[in-house]
Amino acid sequence: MCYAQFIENLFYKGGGSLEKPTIADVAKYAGVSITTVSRVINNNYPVKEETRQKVEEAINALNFKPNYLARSLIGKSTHTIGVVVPSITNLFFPVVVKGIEKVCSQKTFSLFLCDTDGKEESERTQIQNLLEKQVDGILVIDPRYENIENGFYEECAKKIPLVLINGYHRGVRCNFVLNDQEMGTLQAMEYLIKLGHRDIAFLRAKNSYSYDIKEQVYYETLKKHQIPIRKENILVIENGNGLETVELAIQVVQKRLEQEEPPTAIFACNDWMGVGVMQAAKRLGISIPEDLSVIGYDNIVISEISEPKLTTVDQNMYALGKTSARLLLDIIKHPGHGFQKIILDTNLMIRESCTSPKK
Amino acid sequence: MCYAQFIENLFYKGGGSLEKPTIADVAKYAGVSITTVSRVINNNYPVKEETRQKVEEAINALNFKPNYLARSLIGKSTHTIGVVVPSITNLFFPVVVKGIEKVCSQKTFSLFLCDTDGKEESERTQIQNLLEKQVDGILVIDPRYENIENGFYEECAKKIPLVLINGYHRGVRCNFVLNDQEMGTLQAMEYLIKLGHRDIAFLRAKNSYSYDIKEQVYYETLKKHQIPIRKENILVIENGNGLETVELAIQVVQKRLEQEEPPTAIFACNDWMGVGVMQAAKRLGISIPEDLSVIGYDNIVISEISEPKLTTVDQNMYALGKTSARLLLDIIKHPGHGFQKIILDTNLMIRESCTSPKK
DNA sequence: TTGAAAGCGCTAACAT
DNA sequence: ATGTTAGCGCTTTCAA
Repeated sequence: MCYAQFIENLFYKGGGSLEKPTIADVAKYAGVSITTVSRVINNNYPVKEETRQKVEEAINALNFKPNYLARSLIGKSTHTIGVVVPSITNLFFPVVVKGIEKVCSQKTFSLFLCDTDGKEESERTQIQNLLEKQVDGILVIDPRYENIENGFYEECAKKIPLVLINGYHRGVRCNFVLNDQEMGTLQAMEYLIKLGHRDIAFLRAKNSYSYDIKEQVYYETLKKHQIPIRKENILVIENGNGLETVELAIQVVQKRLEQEEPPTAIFACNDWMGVGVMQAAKRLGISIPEDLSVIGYDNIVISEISEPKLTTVDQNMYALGKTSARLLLDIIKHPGHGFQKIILDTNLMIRESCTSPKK
Repeated sequence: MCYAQFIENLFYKGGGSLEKPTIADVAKYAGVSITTVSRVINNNYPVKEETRQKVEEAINALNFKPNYLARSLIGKSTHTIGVVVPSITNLFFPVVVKGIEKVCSQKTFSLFLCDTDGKEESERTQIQNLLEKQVDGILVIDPRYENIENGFYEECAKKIPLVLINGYHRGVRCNFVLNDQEMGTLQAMEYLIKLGHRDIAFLRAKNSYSYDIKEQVYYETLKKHQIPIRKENILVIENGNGLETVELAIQVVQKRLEQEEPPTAIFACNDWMGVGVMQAAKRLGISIPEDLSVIGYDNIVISEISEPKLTTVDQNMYALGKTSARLLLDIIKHPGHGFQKIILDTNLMIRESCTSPKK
């Protein structure tokens, strides 16, 4: 059949080739004009039934597929969006991307994937590339704070539909979709306090707006419950994302647990750190949750397979992706409605790593 | 602000415009012909230094960016490839994708990401889409066996540079990049045997070519060492990939371990299952590796954060991605060199979950 | 209901 | 060294 088709092609192209057939080939084969072929493809103008048949036959015979490039060039749209992530291997982002993909493929949009390795400059050049490739819109997951603050994204947003996911700076005129980190942290803290904990450590990494927010809420919640804040309960590690995080967390937590008056619970700013806490405890023969409660954040897959299973805050990454994609496609379709900031709920995932402290 | 932009548009149209500038605008601004502008952009023909300056000024002044669509339409290439994955959330694939991304971005190729949810038909339609979008080549990670066997990919390979990653069928004319699963399994089995194990269970899921291969090697290795095969040591679960796998593995392994003469070691066909084995052991108070050795396969991130750390077979996903991408780009650049089958080495990652059996 | 022709933004012969 | 012109494959007026 492919051979037959090959021959057919040879025959037709009068000299022949395996080249992709164009709309002109179809027109010739069907004995109609190019315009008519276009009409049956797009089904946007009346065409006599008989003609349509002929054209459709030709299309099948030649196995014609319209060239998107040419279509797009005329100006409507490329039906393509760009998705920029700091690192696709991050365990966190693939779920968001999947949500985006789901919505896009439903609406027959394609998706350019760009990985920046978390570099501020790479983020900018990737966006430039996307612009040149004429994408209809751009989604940025965890944009670098600097690029939001320095006006880069505000500038972008003027040129092209743009949605920033999980990054924010007050006053920047841009579309945002965010998780409610204040709420998530509050849920976690209130839960621990309700269990009876009054000595809760806070484990974070350096330099992240996200951890700053959480630390803020940590203080506020303690204050609200008139629980004194102890400086030695603020545990800080260098790097918050990746394998080394676990090891770093183990070190710092182990040290803290060996001091006098160790905390009865630890709030970890993400699940990697949460796992680190568990392993530190294990090494010291401290059992979780009996002797120490741990709560994580993010609900990435590792929290579900740890032993015991880690209680954590779910950010519903999948919904985050879907919501953002929907917003973007909506903006593409109906431009110029001003900017939106959508804040998504978080959910406390109560599993096995927390309980009331021993008296 | 959107209003402001609206106004700005109104104002500008007909004198200048906020519309993207085209090469013609640049030419007019610089007082040269379109061709000359094209020449300085592409830097492929001699242009007087003075003229070049003028043009570059114009380009900057107008903030001109060439339109890739138009460029591509002329026929060279879109500088874009398609990457098809069963599921980007799979923990396995993001690393491969990252490797691909790395190579592509280095060569200024963009990458369309397509997620098929592992569906045979979706795989085909996604590929159709990619073809219509005029990608220069396609990479498929873990292609469905059916689509390889039924000739679909062989057909594709005639139309476009195509590389299949981690899927194979003898006799199919196509490019393949594979991990050496026979070798990996062999390494794992020999390791266990060398440690002194003679009662090794094999844990797999149903319906996968990959598990079939491994089972085959399992038998052969035992036979080679004259170790009798025990039927009750073949453990099969329903689903091999995802969270539920851990639970399923726990069930079946727990059951086996409670029988008489339990194995002293278990070969798990992937790391999810490996984790399941560990947790089953934990529930039964069997300690790893003292009472039971476990070996996994894949070396996904969870194997590194389990307690104890899981010994496993590394498939070097990242290299897999990079190699495949390089091969594809190479084929795109120099077409028609026949097909290749590249087989990558595996590495035994000896960590903490295996030791010699107690006498 | 159909076709001719202009043009999307760019490149590449072919002149000059 | 630079400009003129003819397309790339398609959509879309405008005419018939």
